[in-house]
Amino acid sequence: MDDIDRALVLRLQQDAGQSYAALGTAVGLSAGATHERVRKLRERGVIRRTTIDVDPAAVGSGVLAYVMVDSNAWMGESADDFAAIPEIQEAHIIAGSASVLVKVRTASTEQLQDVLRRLYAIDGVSGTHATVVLDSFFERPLPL
Amino acid sequence: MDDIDRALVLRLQQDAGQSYAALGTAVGLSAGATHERVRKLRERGVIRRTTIDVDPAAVGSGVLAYVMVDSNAWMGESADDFAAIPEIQEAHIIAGSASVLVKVRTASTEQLQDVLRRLYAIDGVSGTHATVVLDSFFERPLPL
DNA sequence: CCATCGAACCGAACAGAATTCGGCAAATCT
DNA sequence: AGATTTGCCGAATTCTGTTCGGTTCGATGG
Repeated sequence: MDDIDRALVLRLQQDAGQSYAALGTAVGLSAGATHERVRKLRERGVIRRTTIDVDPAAVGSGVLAYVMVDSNAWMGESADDFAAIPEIQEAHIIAGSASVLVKVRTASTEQLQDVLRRLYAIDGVSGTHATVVLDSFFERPLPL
Repeated sequence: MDDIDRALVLRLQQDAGQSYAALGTAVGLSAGATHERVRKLRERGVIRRTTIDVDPAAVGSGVLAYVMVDSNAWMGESADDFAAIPEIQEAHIIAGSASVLVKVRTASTEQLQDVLRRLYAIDGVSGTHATVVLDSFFERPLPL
């Protein structure tokens, strides 16, 4: 993981569709060497996969909310219960008064309410506190 | 935006590196037609870009935290101030007692503290409340 | 100190994919 | 109904991914 690797990751985050030749020129390598570097970055798990960045509003997920989930039991084994709710994009165990923090995207506030209902149905969940996002400043890739 | 488009977006989220031929076979189209569909999805902004999914821990961002930012002024024009802090991955205006919610990734809790310091330096910021993530259940693509 | 080994690179060759295009059929508009 | 647009197929063309032999360079150890 040297400077060249970091430069490659950075550039691939910005555009994973460019050719290895272009990528190589940008970092000062041949296409072949670039290909080999990227292959190893995948192998090591630094690069998990190549994907697309989708506009949430365009696919019916215009409402974004974060929900603090309170519980009266250990939630460490409940990952599957949260994963079973497709509108949940992220779920994390947190330190603090609440136990779990989830990121939810829905088409409407009515659907958000329905997600809250399904959250309450999870074993151990004793309460929720939803924070609706009014406007997103930005969502961007990791720093390097 | 019909069922085929949705299927394409779904599959591209899972693997943006596959060939148009494979993608086409999966949805019942030729490579050429698939290419054209995807081109239009980009054109319409449904697909914003193709990128890579990077392991945060592998690039020195093993600590994840969400920070509620309180303010004593309208924060609607402060996007650039937040964007100037590279460790901030997301920033949103929210409804509720706090004004802004930011997602922060750092290499250590010391660096997290430093980010909080820089947040306080932003004009109008009157307080912060950080929630450290102990363990992430999952972070996944949008539902369709 | 020098021989050996391995890692990383280059440049070229080959295989495979992206991209373009003519022709056709179905849907849409007039 | 006629005209127009849209979306598709399949093949041709061009560009890219991927592989490979040969070379350099630094580390290893005899």
